[in-house]
Amino acid sequence: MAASIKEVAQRAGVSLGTVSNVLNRPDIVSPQTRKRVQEAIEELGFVRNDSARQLRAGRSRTVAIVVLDVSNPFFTDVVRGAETVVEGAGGMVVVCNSGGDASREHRHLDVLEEQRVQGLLVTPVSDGRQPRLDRMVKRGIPVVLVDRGAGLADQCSVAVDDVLGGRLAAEHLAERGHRAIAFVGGPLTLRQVADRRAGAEAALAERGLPPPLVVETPMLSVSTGRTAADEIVALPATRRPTAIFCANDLVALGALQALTAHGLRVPDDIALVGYDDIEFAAGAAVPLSSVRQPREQLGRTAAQLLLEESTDPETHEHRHVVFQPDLAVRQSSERKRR
Amino acid sequence: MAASIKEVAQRAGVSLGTVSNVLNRPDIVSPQTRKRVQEAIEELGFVRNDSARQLRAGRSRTVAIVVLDVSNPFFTDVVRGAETVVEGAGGMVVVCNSGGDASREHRHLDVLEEQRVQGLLVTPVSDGRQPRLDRMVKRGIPVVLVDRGAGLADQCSVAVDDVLGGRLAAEHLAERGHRAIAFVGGPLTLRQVADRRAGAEAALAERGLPPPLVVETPMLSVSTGRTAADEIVALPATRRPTAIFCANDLVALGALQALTAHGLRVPDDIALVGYDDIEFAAGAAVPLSSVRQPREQLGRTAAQLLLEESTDPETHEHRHVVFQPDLAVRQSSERKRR
DNA sequence: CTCGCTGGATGAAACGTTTCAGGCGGAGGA
DNA sequence: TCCTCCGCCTGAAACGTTTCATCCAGCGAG
Repeated sequence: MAASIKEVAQRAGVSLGTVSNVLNRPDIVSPQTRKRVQEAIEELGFVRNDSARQLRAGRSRTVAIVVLDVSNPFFTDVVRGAETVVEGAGGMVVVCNSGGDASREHRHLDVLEEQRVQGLLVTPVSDGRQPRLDRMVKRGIPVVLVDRGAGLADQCSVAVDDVLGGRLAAEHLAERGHRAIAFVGGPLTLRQVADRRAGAEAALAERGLPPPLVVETPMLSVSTGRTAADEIVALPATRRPTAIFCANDLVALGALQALTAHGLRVPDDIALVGYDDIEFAAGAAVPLSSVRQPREQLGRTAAQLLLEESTDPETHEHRHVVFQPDLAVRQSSERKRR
Repeated sequence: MAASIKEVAQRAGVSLGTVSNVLNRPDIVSPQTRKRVQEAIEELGFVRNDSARQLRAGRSRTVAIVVLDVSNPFFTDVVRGAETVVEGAGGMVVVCNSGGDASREHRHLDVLEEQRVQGLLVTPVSDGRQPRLDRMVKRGIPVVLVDRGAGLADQCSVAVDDVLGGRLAAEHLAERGHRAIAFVGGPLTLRQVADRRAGAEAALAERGLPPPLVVETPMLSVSTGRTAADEIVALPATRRPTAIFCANDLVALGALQALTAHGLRVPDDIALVGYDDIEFAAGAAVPLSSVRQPREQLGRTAAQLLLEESTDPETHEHRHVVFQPDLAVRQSSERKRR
């Protein structure tokens, strides 16, 4: 069924080693032999067996990326960026989805370790030191953390400065004249959420403005955003903020919907800023201002660091790359002329 | 570095075969031996080498799914469904993204074939017979087509009845009293688009209503939807439809945005129905009526067919499963009481 | 004419598993 | 007492590559 190198060799009337040479170093084989072998390969429909190759090589050419949520546009873009780089270098990316579940993540890592992947891009479910990952690092499998705890000495990481992102959003709203601002998102223990909030609070404090009203959500989704906005609408007019900064665009879209449903106009009654700048942000009924992250570049850089460490583990020095977000200003935060 | 079975055997003072037995058939090993071996495994941090295992077995436990677009919520849900089933059976899913590009698809298939994957779930870039896939089928690698050309004798397929979906949408709008209906989507050559349009036309014809005004878009995205709606708005009032059926929710969301921007109210001035029922449909500023497809189940069923064929190729009979869509009616098509 | 080289091909070892035919010692039956 | 069977373990073969030491024929230089 699946022809092997041996059969190809037989058919071409050469030795097994020669076929291997045609496959891997065609230049050291004489043209006529090469041609005969290639014909044999063609006729038999020979396809290299990657398991055998890897077994011999001790290592695969596959890079794995383990993401928290495949259906989050943020991660799909990171994946795309990583793919660009890895495929450019002749490798392949496999995408694994932990779905935020530690045990699924664990099982994925087990399998990937058995497969002796070339390296690992991962946004771990939980922050902090990961004995599981440490073990892989010790084994010599390069690991790059994506959008997670920087500063670890023995692995690279890439991230976006979420404190700055929060700051940008809050500064923008303050400049537009808003004084009562709400922050919506959660859980507040998530590093991303905490950082964005901290950035916003710092920016407001510097301007002598009161700290934001914080409405915590159990997760970052459209429906939790809707609920949170309902709460805000229910506040007495004196305490109601004139602007909302959401930790994520999904939350912001939910909020937008709830506000509209209550007859409030965005941005006239309440301004709105989201985070991530997903495709649907610009396409929302009221185009959403949003903090933009270089998602694809995050993936590209992570993959580059990985390949670098992988090809040259001796001289490689671990790095922690931090990108800067910027703000896409759209209608949802542009107060109409009065 | 990477301990092998041999070293484990040495340390535990048993033979190599015994270690293998502990790994694969622990019940036939005496408890005390088993314990000794397991301790050795622990101490050495031994991890099975999957390449060697596969090489021996001739086949991997990995199922690949090749999708047209990882960032389309439709496909991420299909992937999730497939994962459920495959992981339940102890396998693993790798996701490959062709991005609609035939050459990338080709390269992915090459690599997957070299890796001797257990099977393949694929939505090929182009419809019709695929010599590339035929070759894999001949090799004994089961292939299940997802949402593509059914009726092929030598492979299974799963799909959703798009003609019915189009029919549901059109019937719903007709029942709500709409007589002038537009169909927006494209390219019209895409099977899905063509089928949805055909279903809608049939339903209208049966009711003696005029065929829909067809506005073709170059692709299915938010921005093309916006452009198409602009065109419709520009029509003279006499020719302007009172309802739009969009081939896809992205298009519908774009249309919704453009209509709102022109001061038209949805659904009062123009009703809107989308397709796919992605998460953002229910969360849109005007919650979008949409034809719902059982996306996760599509993935689950595809994976089941694959595993079935894989475990029992002799008695397996190829099947073509077609699911029925249904309509989620929301505000965008509910004419307000008059 | 012989020696040393060189381009090109060969054959065997090694990678880490799984599997399978055997081997061995002890217990039970004749 | 001897034979058989059984439970447990062993050792070697096989999977399909890659790699490396070796070999061979031809050829130019001395």
